[in-house]
Amino acid sequence: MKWTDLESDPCPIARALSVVGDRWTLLILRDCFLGRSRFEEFHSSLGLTRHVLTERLNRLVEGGVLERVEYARRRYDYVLTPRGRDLAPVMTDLFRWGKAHKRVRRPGGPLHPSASSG
Amino acid sequence: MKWTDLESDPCPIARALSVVGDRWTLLILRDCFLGRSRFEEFHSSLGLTRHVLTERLNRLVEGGVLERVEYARRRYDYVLTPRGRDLAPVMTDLFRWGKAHKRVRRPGGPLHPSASSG
DNA sequence: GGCTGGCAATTCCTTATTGGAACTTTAAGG
DNA sequence: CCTTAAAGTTCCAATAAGGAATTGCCAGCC
Repeated sequence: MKWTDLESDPCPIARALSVVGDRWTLLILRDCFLGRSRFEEFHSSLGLTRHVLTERLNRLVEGGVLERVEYARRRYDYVLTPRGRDLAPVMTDLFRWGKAHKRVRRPGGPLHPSASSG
Repeated sequence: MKWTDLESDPCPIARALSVVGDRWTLLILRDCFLGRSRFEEFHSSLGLTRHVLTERLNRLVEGGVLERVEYARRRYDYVLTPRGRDLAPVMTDLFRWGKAHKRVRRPGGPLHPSASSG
């Protein structure tokens, strides 16, 4: 099977991943849920290349997850559709899982008082 | 930002995606939840290349999501760890979303991500 | 009217990842 | 010895991602 055949797979999980299973895509959607909606916002927030961002946004619009709304001449907002908002549970699950299982020790906040900060 | 920097991102969603946000990874995990555990099972089920499958399985083992258990001389089972089983909600959400929003008219019953002993 | 600057891409080129098939290793069976 | 089987490895071509510069359009400025 090729990745591009997933959209017609009998398994709903495979079909879902054919839309949101690519690199960056779920991260772009996270930004959408955080209220971001513009190309330059996504670009500066995520730091992916403009090329890939363009491709992902088009894909999400084609998949009915985002809608491209012109807010001024040639200026666009990418806003979540109802279908896109239905991905909220996936976001919160990933949030919970990452918080519980992928903790990161931030510089300046040692987890243990082991005296190794200098 | 580069994709590989996500593991130390302050956002839990980004850190989660640094482990499971690659192509094929969530699909491999779906297979795990369906009870599959062997290299050849994943390979024939998903049809991804052996090269990529090897890389993804190693990544999941390193991330503490799967455990590699030798069941015979040089034969291995890849089994979900508690941390991996905690991804079940993500699976069911993706299942529901794909079922609701990405319908496809094709023969074959839907697959349920609930085959692991819970 | 021409110059500057911001937004949303697009293009060009280099590097990294994927796809596809053949090959390797270890053990069982004939 | 030959074949089968599992779990990888290796090689090479195709595809995707990274990085920077360029395009097209409009607003503001002088």
